Amino acid sequence: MYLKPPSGFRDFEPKDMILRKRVISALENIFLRYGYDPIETPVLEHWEVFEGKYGKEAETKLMYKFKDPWSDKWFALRFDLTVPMARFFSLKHPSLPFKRYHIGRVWRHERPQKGRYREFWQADADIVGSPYPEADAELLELSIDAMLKLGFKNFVIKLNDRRILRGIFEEKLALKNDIEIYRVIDKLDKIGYDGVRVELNKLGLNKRAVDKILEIISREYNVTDNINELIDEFSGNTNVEKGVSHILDIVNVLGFKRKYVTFSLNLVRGLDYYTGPVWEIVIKDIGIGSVAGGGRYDDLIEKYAGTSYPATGTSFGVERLIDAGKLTGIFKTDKITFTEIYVLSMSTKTFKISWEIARELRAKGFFVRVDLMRRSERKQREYASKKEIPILLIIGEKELSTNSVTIYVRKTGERLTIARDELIEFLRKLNKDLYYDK
RNA sequence: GAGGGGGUAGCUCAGCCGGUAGAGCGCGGGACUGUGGAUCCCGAGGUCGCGGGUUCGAAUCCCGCCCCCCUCCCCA
Repeated sequence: MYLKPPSGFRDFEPKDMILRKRVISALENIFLRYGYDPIETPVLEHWEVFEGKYGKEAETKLMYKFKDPWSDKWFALRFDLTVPMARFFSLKHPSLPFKRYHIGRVWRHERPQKGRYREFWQADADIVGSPYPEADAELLELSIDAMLKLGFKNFVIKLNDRRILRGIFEEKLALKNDIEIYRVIDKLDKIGYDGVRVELNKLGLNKRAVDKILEIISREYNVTDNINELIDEFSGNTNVEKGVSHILDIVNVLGFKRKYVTFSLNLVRGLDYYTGPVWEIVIKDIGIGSVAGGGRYDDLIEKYAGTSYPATGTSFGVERLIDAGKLTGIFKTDKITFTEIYVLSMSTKTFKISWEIARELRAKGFFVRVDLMRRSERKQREYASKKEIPILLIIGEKELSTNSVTIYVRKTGERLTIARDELIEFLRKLNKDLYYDK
């Protein structure tokens, strides 16, 4: 029997899910604050929906693609949430700007390793309709808020615009099709300058060109002061001018939040569909990949809709955020149940009243368990302890006869008996001290 | 696609110069008869990844295969 999930796929225990739900609901809350509404799309799409959108490598090696044995048609599991959104938009044509968020699973047939899975969750926010920098800026500001809400401090948003490198390359090197080169440049942080040199040589570029590329990507520009030098150096090149001014506009909109943004000429990103600004969020000092990424893809929707719609979006990697949070110590899987209260019935005589108390508490919104296994008081106590349920309500014959309830607060060891009609109020006060994320 | 590590109870593993399986934790129950995640006792659960070979006998040796993890590649 194959009880284990396939490679790269995972089961989640309650303690894992509790943390995941916290992370996901924090992201969702931020999306809602910025006025994004949820959509959902099928996990399965016609193969033609994906074909030609991500690039050759992704489409030939990384996608779960299969022929449906009943219809003989080709289908694929979604590789990200952006392309399905583009299809959705083109089918429905909602009013502009269309702002949607989508949190869901995506599948990539990569070799699994730390922080890389074959089934993982993305949390996307996208805007269709606006070609303007303020749309990109909103996504960046939203991203900053999300990171702060999750509790991250040491993060930075790396920002670039693909048109800048394209402009520089066509100016200096007369290069046209540059996606392959972008991919190599994108690896700079990982493989270093020497590694990039080796990879560029493999692409068949001559030494002069390689040297020039290395010189360009080794430059350091700052988003707040000297990025304008690029416009001076390449004045007249519309790609460079558009790219630089777009970035300057974004940063200008961001105001004081620009402190989280840094300009990275070597940031490119792998997917084919990006056309302008691109960004990534990285967390410093933990050697993990980026936790989020995004950019503008003004040409994608036209492939479905026939007419062109500017669009931009950002995507958080849920497991990357969780892994990063665990590494930096801000996330812990220390909460193993959502249950707040265990109603312990001392004997069969008190079961009925215990059930009624549980019913009352549930009606008031508390998360309550009762004994369902006819266990002894001792075993109920052990169970509540092991599940780390913070409050025990003990109902014995004494309580039954005096119409009271004994409360045991695990955290403080406090134990007291109060009248039943004071119970709800007491628990509500306690609630503030003991819980979060309700 | 390449390299490394590993597959024995639900989990972490021990056993491995061959003699038909163990520990801790966890799980179920009991003692204990209301301030206790304690202590004690009992119990369930394993075709030792799969197949073949050597042998009187294999978790243990040999061969093949499968699966998982890590790294690279690739990609976010």
